[in-house]
Amino acid sequence: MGYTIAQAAEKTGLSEHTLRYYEREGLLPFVKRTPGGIRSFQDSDFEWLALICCLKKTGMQIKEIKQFVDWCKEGDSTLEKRREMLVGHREAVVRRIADLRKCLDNIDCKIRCYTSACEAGTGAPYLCTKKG
Amino acid sequence: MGYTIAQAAEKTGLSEHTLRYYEREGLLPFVKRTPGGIRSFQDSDFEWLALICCLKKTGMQIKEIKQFVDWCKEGDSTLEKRREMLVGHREAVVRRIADLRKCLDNIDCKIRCYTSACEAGTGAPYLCTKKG
DNA sequence: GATTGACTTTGCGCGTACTCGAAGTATTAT
DNA sequence: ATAATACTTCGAGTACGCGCAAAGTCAATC
Repeated sequence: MGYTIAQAAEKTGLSEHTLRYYEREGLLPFVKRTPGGIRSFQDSDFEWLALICCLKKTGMQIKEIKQFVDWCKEGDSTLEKRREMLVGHREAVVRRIADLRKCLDNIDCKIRCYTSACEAGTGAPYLCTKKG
Repeated sequence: MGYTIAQAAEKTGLSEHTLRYYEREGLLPFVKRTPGGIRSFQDSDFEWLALICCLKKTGMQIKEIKQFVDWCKEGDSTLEKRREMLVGHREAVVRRIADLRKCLDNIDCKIRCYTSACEAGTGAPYLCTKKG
């Protein structure tokens, strides 16, 4: 027995629409069907979905994920390529996190400015964009 | 003298398209024009742009940023609201960074699997989605 | 004063990645 | 058997832009 699309949506947090969309785009070539044509997600499929979600959430495009999936289907000859793609993506995620951290510092500084301004009851919006 | 849109694009790293789009959406109500109708960005404008970029890069939607800008135009009576918005957004950014970190751990684990698989010359794609 | 050429303006359309809804049919559980 | 769920297909909408074209602006030559 497998999971229906509704159960898979529940389990992954994705919508049924999105799951069908991902399948249509070639990201889920492994999902089995019942003789009647109904999708039957297996336990092992959720590991794949977890990776796909992980790549997606960290900003990888559908096209790139599809490339990765296509390479997987090709077999061991593409192991190196796949590894390189993951390493490259890892760097991108690290840069993104660093960027977010920097932005967070700016936001924190702005919040301090607003805290002072709120106490004073007035404050120039141009104030304090960089230094705390 | 101010900066043309091309110079502003250069200085901010945004495209001219994006700058015009932001203005159209009400994010840049302060940008002056020459008598001929050409945009003239002032030095002070770039501080605003820096904040807008910061909010945008951390995932705030155009609509929300517009709300913030509209509140700024209303004056000191909206100081509290603006501060609350920034604080709320700050939490969201913190959550996002934590989420990215978790994804990064998964990717790192996957890379380790691929490194082993590459050495062995073979590897199951289902392998190791969570534990290292 | 007119022309040249670089730059800007507006506006429409395209693209990605969903997201939603409805129609009309098939499948499945009770 | 009937109700609930799933299927595909279609179309439309949203967010955040990019690309291009036609027209307008501006400063400097000729």
